[in-house]
Amino acid sequence: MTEPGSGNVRVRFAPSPTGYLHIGGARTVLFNWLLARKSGGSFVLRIEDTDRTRHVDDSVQKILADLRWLGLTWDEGPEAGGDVGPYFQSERLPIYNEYLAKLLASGDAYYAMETPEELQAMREKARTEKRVLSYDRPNPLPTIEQGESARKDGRPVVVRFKMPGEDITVHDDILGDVTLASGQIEDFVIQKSDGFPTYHFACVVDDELMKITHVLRGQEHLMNTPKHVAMQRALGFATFHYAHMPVIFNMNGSKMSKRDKEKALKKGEPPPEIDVNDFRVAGYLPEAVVNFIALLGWNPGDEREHFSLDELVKTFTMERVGKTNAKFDREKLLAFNTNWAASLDFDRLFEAFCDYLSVATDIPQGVRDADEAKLRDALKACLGLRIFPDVVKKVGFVFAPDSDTEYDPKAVKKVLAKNDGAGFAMLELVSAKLETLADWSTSSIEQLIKDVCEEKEIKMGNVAQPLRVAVSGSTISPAIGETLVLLGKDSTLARIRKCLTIRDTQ
RNA sequence: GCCCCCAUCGUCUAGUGGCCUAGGACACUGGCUUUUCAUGCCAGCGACAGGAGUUCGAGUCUCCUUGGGGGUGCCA
Repeated sequence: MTEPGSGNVRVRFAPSPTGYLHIGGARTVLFNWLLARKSGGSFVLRIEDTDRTRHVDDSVQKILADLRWLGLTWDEGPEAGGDVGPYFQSERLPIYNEYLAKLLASGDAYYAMETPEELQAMREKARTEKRVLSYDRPNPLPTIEQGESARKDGRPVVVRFKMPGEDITVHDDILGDVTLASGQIEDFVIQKSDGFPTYHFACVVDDELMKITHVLRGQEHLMNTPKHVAMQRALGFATFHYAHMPVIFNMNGSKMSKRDKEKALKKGEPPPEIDVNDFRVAGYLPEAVVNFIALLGWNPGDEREHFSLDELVKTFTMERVGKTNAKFDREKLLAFNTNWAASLDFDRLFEAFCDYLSVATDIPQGVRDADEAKLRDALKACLGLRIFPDVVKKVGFVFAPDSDTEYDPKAVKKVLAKNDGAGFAMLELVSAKLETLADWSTSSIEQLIKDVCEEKEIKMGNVAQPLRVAVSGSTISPAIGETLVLLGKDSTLARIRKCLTIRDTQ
């Protein structure tokens, strides 16, 4: 495959607007994007909206948002413009018709008038007869006049490409040469009865007109390539570089599909993340997602695993893209996320956290409304986090009204009520001292606790844990000094008082 | 069914005929650190799908078998 220095590399990602960007699609974009950035070429985004029945409103905006979240910018396409637009296939119908007329005129394509029912019957017949091709090319072929008049009469008319009767060998930059014997591909539809081109046709015309030099796509397209090459030859187009990447599966070997979410929901399980947006909403860092999917099918050849987008641009080469299908290991992604959360500079981490708060659906109002400075401190207190929901779990109580504190019975029993209420007694003792503490800072609070420990000859946990349960209701919170500072003196004392009132109910 | 692609630890992978006693990462197990939850640190477990060749020598090359995946749409 062409590498840096060769110049003029143009790649494209061509999603159809049927929903959010799938995580597998994200990897396809990433590799295309890397190829473009690496070679100083251009990355083109083209919207393949030729199927009006599957079109989902808003999905273009969603896909653009997903790409932006990942940091994968496009040079040409929606909102960016470019010299070879329009970049929506639905706006290119006259262009397709022009090339369609050429194919019709040269006899490389012909009108066909079978109904869907007839085609279905042909397929079944071919199956019972164990024939490879189900579509029988009509003999003689309908003339252009017949096709056009049938269309005028309102009958369903499509245009089919006449597959040449010769073997087609495609060079794939990942897989090597792939040869498909003649007679393995039937005459396929290139224009639907609604006048829209099919994917195969639009894609071939657009890639040529948009001067694409490298097509890097999923392996599910491998068998389409000979069709595309046949059309390129008929149209006098050049054939460029093709590369087909391995597919990404679930850990159990099934396809990662939107259906997985519905299935899990039905079983009462949390839905797995499938689309890029799912990972965003679930509180993953885009850095971690990018890093992880980059390593699904590519590796640097040494033992490095931690890569930012910039580092990937420097390191990525097509030679190191593998051929084997990969399973999506969510545990490993979580580990990557943990690493990234630890290595990102704090401003960036906070920015990502705010993004999470703005898109996640189950953020408590108190956290949503929290002021920035306090939120920053709260996040800082949670370093070591694996994923953003951990933060809300750990410090969410700080942002709730004092009166909302709910005490986990288990925590109360274990930490406060046990040993004749030793924890409650400790609370009384410590709250009195805290009340007189002038400097409400992490260091002085911790010093105060240490002093108590020394005085009473007890361990930190004997003091910190009762305090933790008293102010949070549970045994989970940041370090106790940071927790109390986040809360402030008034809330701390109020919550301890409230906690002491439950002693009598024990 | 037919066509095409693929094949190293549970998972992602390194390995391009001798550097392989098969390396790393995640997970797992055990230990350490620790005021909770996390984090962090150390150690251990763990793979060349099977069979024929080629070669002085094969995880690496060839063939077969098996297994997995993709395609076989007026979806992309």
